[in-house]
Amino acid sequence: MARTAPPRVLLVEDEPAQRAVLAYNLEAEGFDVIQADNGEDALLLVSEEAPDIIILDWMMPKLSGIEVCRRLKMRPETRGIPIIMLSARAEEVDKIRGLETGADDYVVKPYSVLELMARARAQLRRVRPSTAGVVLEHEDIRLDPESHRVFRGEKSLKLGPTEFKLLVTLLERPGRVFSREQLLDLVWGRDIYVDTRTVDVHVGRLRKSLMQHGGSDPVRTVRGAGYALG
Amino acid sequence: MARTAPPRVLLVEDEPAQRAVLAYNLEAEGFDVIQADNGEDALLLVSEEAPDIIILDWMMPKLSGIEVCRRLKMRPETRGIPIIMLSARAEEVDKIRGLETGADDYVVKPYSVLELMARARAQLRRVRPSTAGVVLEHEDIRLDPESHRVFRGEKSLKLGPTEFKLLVTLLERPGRVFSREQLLDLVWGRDIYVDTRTVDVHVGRLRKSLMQHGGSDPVRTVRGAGYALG
DNA sequence: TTCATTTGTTACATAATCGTCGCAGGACTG
DNA sequence: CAGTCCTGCGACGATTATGTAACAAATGAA
Repeated sequence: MARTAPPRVLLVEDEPAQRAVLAYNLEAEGFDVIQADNGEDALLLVSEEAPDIIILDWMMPKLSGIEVCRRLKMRPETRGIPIIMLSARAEEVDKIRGLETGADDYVVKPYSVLELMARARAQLRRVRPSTAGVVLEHEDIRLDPESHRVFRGEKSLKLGPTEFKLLVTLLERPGRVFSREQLLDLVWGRDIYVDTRTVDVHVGRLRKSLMQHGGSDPVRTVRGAGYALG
Repeated sequence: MARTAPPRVLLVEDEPAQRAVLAYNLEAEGFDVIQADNGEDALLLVSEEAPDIIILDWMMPKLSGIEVCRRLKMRPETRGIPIIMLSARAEEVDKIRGLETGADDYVVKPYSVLELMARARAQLRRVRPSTAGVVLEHEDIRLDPESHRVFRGEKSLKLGPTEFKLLVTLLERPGRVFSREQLLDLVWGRDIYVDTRTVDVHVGRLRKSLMQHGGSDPVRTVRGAGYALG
């Protein structure tokens, strides 16, 4: 995957253990991680480090995440930076929303790290034309998220909605093996109950769609583990 | 979400109450906890249970933590396991340091449980990069956990699920000898009953797979003890 | 050497996993 | 409203992996 400079994320969380876990995972995903354990430092670091995205815990000593969020969204030079808020309970999300802090997304603890990653990437794609306009590519497969179009070589392909999301997910990390459970999380959403075998069916459909004009099977089955691209 | 095996921590602390608190918290964090209340048991359990990390109290009857630490760091097969020493007062840390016991980190009582967790995780990340992004390597064998791919030199290898997990385990600590029981624990899971001889068969299969394109046998048999890589 | 023990290897029955098909229900469209 | 598309599920067969037993080879001790 051709990359520009790695995206910089400012991670604001006062609980050291949680921060460490997240930082570790974010770094493993190729993010440049800047850390802060309170709101005041966070505000300083935003100007100093110019992060591309902010992950912000709600509950923090001194300045709460809500307050930090509000202030950042007021300043014109920082209001474009997407903010993902972490909150401890689902009801709190409504509260935060009600306060109109302007956060771009909310994740409820305990969250799946994969989900948080996916949302962070989604936000980045949204605001960062370098990533947003860029088509996802792998070998001869091209996918333009904007126009919702998929090509294999020169031929245009027709995919169903689920096939499309599935391909986007796989395309975001070519080579990486996703378990059926992970794919259910990322493509279907965590709270939906569907049988894991359903993933198989859709992978099969995606395969057929990708090969409708010929070509080899780009999806790799890893027995006992899951699926990957290439 | 598919997990790798949970990290195993050997907790050595003679004071029951403190040990209970720590064990509880470690388990809540997803560690697999093995407990000992004296240094002798600790030394035994290290070989039997193959922990990923050791948390060691300084003051203990019989063998002190310092002595245990020194002995573990002398044996080549255990010296890679990170040790965190607990000591009662700050001045003692200097003393321990002066003794050059080789502990990897020190935490002063009374410590914050959260801090101890964070340090434990930090140590694990340091020595056990298996979880993300990092490629496990030993001599000409390369294994990428993320893409589930294995190479010997330039050639790609095809392994079955069990062979793969077995290789991951061995690769996480090249040179270390694992007993058949340990391998059953780590590869098959703690509560599965299978004959220990099954390990032999799978080691044989792994050998064949690793040598399918030629090359020498990288798995060493230690008669009466188990298997190791290199 | 000879013997007992441990380990390597093969074969085979069983079990688990995977790909695919068809169907019924739902959503959406014209 | 009819028609089309999509979805999730159950079922079936084909493939692959697994565990065990049996036997061969090796190792080490006496």
